[in-house]
Amino acid sequence: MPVTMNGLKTACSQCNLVELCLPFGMSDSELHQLDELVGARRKVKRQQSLYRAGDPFEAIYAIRAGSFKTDVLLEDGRDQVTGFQMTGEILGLDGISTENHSCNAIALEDSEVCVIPYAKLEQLSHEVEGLQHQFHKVMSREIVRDHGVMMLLGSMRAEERLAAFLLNMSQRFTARGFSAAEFHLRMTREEIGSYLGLKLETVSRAFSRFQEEGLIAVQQKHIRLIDSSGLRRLVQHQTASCGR
Amino acid sequence: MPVTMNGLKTACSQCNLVELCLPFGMSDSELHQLDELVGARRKVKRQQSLYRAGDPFEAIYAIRAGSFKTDVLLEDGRDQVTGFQMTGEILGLDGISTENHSCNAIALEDSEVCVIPYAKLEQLSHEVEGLQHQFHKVMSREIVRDHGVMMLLGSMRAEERLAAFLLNMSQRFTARGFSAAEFHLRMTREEIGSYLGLKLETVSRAFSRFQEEGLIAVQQKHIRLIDSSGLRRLVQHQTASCGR
DNA sequence: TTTTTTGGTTGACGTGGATCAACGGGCATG
DNA sequence: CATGCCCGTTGATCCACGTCAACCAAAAAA
Repeated sequence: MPVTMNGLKTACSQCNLVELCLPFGMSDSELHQLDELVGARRKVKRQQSLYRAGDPFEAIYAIRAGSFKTDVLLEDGRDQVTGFQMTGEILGLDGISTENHSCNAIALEDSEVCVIPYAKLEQLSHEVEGLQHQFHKVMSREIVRDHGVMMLLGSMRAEERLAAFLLNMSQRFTARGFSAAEFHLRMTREEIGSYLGLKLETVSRAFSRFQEEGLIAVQQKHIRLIDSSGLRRLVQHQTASCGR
Repeated sequence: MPVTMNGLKTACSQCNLVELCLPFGMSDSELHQLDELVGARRKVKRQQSLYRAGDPFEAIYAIRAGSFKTDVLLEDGRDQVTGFQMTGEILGLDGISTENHSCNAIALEDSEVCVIPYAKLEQLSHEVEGLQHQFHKVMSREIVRDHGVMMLLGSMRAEERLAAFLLNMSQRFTARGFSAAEFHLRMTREEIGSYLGLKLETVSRAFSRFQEEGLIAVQQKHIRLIDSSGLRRLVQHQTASCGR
């Protein structure tokens, strides 16, 4: 597993991702107390894993650059993408419960993460007022997000799922200072399908259909949202009837 | 909202649910430090809600008796059950992220919960070594569970989902000292269906099919597992082919 | 450059589960 | 006791999405 470690210390107080990351909302003085938090940085190349299911849990990770997917797999080979993560988001929370990771985290592009040793996080939580609460918020947000995905998988139709996915991506790109209307997806149709509980052909067809209807412009992984309120309408209502 | 509050203090150290609940794995001395944790007990009658989406978040809840479901709903009326909770399990974690609850928690039978004011939990986490870690584990376990549900909803077929559901219920009843093979479901077919992303008719048919095949005996909400390894096989493999 | 591989699109067809509908048993209520 | 409602079961039909297959463009490798 050829991964690169480098000893460069990264101070949260110097990082431009604070507003998206674990230290969000903490005071300046608290922020400086976090300079001990990050153990090291680690680069992960495209397609490589940051951790795999079964690996002993030692740290959580904050994405400094790049993006990841997480997936779980059954013995029979079926797998399911459980999430896509972007800069500032936290990976590895699944490992706390059993002291072993329960999913794989794989880089969708050459990426870099901050390694936050869990022991250090627990320790600093006692010292830095606000860190504990902030960490709880991050975990809670993940739970709420998961409920949203369950809603999507359990009660939405294919096109509604894809529309919801695109709007979610758009919103997260916006939060990172990128265009809300135009972005580049780092994952394949198959990965999107796995996340949305659909086959890649269905995802492809839905993309084509959105394009025909003038909702978006698709060019491979490059997406332009033309009528995002149309997409929003599609998620919430799907015209009439048909509410399965 | 006719709910009953009573001021009866409940000490975790006196509770026979410790092994299932938040204080699991904590030392005796730590346990006694938790006697401040539970603010009050609260009774919730069948069909009543413990909290609703949008309610301000103030506390998490440990189920002392009875059982609950949580669900989220879209504006258009569609709803999705996101989980069923039994004694010792923790409710309300979704509220931390935004300071408001994001789902409804509804009692499936007359129930009682321990109210754990979140502020007190945070405060005690600083004083009681181990509480913080235990709480993190509870949240992490919820995340892992959610991933399992996503797997179920995203890549399993109707009968596999129901088999997985039954095995999960069995395992949780076992952990509570009840029979692994015979139990009473507190939720309707429709609620099971909502949780599993299926219509109630499909759930009913799957039950009938399992009965025909001699895997289980069904009598309304009363279930007896006859061939649980058969169910397990069904979850993991579904004979051959057909891996959608 | 050509070749190969990988990812995406599109069409034809099949099917699992949704939908619609009828019916029946349990359980609560008067 | 009868009445009514909720819940579960079962059948017939439909359709959204999966499956299978051919093809093409882009990217990677040679």
